[in-house]
Amino acid sequence: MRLSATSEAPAVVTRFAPSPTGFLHIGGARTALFNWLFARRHGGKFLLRIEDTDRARSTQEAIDAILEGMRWLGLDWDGHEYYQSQFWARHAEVARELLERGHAYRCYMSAEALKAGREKAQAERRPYRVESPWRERTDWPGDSGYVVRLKAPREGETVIEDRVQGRVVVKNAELDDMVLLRSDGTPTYMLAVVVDDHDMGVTHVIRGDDHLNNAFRQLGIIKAMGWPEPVYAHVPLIHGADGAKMSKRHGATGVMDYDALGYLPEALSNYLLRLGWGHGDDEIIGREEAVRWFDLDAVGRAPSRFDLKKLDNLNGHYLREADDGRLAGLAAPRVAGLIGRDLTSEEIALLARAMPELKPRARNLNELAESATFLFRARPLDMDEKAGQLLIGDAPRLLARIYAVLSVLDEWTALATEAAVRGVADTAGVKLGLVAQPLRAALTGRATSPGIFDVLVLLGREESLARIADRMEG
RNA sequence: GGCCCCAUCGUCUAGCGGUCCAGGACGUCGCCCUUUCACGGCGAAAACACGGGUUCGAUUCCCGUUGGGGUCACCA
Repeated sequence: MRLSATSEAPAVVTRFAPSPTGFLHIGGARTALFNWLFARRHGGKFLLRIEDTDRARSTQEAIDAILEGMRWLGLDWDGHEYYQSQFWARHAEVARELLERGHAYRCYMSAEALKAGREKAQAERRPYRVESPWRERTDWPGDSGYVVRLKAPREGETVIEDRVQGRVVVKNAELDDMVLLRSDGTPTYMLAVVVDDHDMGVTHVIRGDDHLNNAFRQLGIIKAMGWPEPVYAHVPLIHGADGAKMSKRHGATGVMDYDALGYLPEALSNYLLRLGWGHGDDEIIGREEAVRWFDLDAVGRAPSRFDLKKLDNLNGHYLREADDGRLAGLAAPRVAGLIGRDLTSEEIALLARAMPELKPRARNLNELAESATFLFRARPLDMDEKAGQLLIGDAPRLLARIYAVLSVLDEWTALATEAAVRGVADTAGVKLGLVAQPLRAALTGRATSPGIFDVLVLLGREESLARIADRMEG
């Protein structure tokens, strides 16, 4: 019982508690983000706890993947990460205390008996609740072959004032005596979360909606132990386009999948934040503003569907806003993968110089990389189909005339090359497009590219003229 | 099926009894800009699930229906 305001404990302690059975899921990333924002907003602490209670399914690779995802999103946690498995002794101790105080009991029911009861209930189409004959007994037949169950109250009701879901009430008769300690003595998740959250001083439990039902059971342990109840906030899950809980069949579900797809962490972060939360008409919300504005009360109660198109749009925005050098660094390995060799530092510098022309045209880093390959491909350039079409007919002749005027230019600038090329179009009596398109094909091997005069400058005089010569008449 | 949650344009949302014949964003469709593709600018179509109440007045409050979702382990 803490009555003084001079306590050293922060007023807000949140945590993210993933189980390491896979990568960082997009939904998990959002709850992590909300926890992080809430803690930062209130000057509190954000803790990370790996729920590796299920040792068979927990792997180091998964732990690393989750940490990687957190770092990628810029969600730093306070202190070291906690591992639930390290606290088994403490969990067992709490179970023992509950046992001693009569809030829990040893249940010797066999797995078969449990199963039979469940099946019987199923057949009779009535709800199943464990009715252990051991609930009120203390004549324990032995020191093995039992589980420890919470002796949950049967009367009355349990109320949660959820910061997102509002007041939720469940009749205690609906809750059953959950297992606290398995027959091998290991703690169950239900026990472990509650004990760890308490021991870590967690004040606000912000997590997925799918845990709302668990909260009532967990409250049973908290009350039995006489611990302070945390503030709960159960945020709705993220759904796929079909309205069902987001899963593999909806496409990419891992945070790092989005990295691979060419999304920027700040774009994904902004998108996730706006999914189920809003601040007026604001759409583009950076970290700083997010910390300033985030509020649990504004989190919606309805699940929201993941919309890749909107993410694309946001990503395009952040791409355009991003530093050219940073983008060149991010795009370089992707370009290398496309052209089959690494880029030199000079080429990476060229990539950075091309960025102002490249980035407004891309929605993600992969598109960006693809659009940059023309800068680095060896002559003679391979043409894609549309580019090939642009080089038939009058094109070789026009290219020869372009070559003629460009090769004598004093100054190799966008302005100068434009004047020269326009001159060719005028003399030939054709629209600029008729000249520019074959030129584009010759220079880039594609029918689309950045502005053709910028391309000329980026490529430089020598390379440009050589590429034109490759395709012109004569 | 029991229990719990939810319900505004296709999608994300604003709205917290009258300012709403409902605002923004994405997407879609036009137009403009233009050497291509983008970017950018302008504009259009597009929603309060339904039925009862409460109220002078409901998108906003209550109940029900329908529809969606979550959850029911010695998994987490």
